[in-house]
Amino acid sequence: MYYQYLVRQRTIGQQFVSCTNIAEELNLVSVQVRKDLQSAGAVGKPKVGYEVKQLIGILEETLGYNYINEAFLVGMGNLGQALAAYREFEKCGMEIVATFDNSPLKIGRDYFGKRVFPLNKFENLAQRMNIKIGIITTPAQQAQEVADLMVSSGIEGIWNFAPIHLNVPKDVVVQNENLGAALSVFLSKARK
Amino acid sequence: MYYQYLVRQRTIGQQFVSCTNIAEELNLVSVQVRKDLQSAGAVGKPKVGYEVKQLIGILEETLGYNYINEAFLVGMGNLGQALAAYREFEKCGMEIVATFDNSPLKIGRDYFGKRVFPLNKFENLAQRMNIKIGIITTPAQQAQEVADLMVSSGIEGIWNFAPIHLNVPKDVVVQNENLGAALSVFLSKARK
DNA sequence: TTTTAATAGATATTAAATTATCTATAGAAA
DNA sequence: TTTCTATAGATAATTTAATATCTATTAAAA
Repeated sequence: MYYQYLVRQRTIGQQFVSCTNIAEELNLVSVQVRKDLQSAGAVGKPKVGYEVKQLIGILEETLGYNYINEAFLVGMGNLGQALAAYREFEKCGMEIVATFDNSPLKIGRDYFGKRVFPLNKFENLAQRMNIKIGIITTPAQQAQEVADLMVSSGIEGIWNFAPIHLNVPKDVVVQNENLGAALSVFLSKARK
Repeated sequence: MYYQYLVRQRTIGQQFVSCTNIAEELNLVSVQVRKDLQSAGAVGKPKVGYEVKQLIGILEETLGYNYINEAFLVGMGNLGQALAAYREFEKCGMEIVATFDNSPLKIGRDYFGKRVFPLNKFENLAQRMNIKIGIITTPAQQAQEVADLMVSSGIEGIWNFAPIHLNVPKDVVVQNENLGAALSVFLSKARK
């Protein structure tokens, strides 16, 4: 959030921002902003604030935007295609370099410049290309199976969009992006 | 998460579950599970646990799955199309009943049974159909403008997928689903 | 029938996150 | 130059969330 805001400020030629500015724009309180920026190692000047360009650099470093991780995506349904097309990820330190699906209609095709391979090529390619990040956008049913394949292929981090909890060894990081759960949270707020 | 797990348990014919079961499956601790279920009003029996079907009912009630909210979606790019196609939402209390875009290539077409209207039809349709939920899947640039349109059309809750903070009146609920930010969080965990 | 074990529910403790307050500093105004 | 003000940085207080512990209850085993 901070990063996106700062980039917009840079675009409009702003040189400095204060915590107060940021807090007002993002509906936060200034101490919260200061603490968050502090934790990234940002240093500001009293009466002036933080230098926008410098702060952006610090956040890019902290968030790891300077180093691009290559990722494999499995499940080229609508969501998989949307993620494959989403260019924003490359600014955030990740590039989807290949995608996988079992549908003969999709295998061999290119979506947004990304080739679709059959799932049985996953392990070999992942190991040869030293891929450590996997994205799962399959239906819930296939997700655990795909996760197992990813683990045995040397994947160390799984970004899971399937609405199911994955069981993986504890040294593999899983982050669930559960759209149904997110919707539930949203609706329960919106209905109040 | 609990709901999805319980539905799977029901599918395989499980009648009761204990906090310990759930915690083990979802990598939580049992007290956490008990507290969460308690907050939804669940009541269990010592030595037995919670009755699966009853617990599902309680969660459906708490999460509002029994009442379907109609929603309008703006921005029929890849992500918009993916959300429009995602049937899971209907189980979670929301149905996308119309979509909007300004591209002449998309207007009038049907995507997954959902008609695409030009944006200038939004206000009229929203008011006539009494729509209270809006989903934004436009690029960041257009998002604030769309949010303003939604607010003036009577929308009370905005589910925002554009990577930008929206300014809206304080009685309008906004939930941001920021994929870039989510990716940043994931990568910083996965890289450790 | 009595004992044991698993479990929910209640309470207490701890840890984490947030918010408030205080202090120092830099720049602008008097 | 001196005073004032906005601000970062530091510390303290508060609130919230998570975890641990204790108690009561139920079903099964002895």
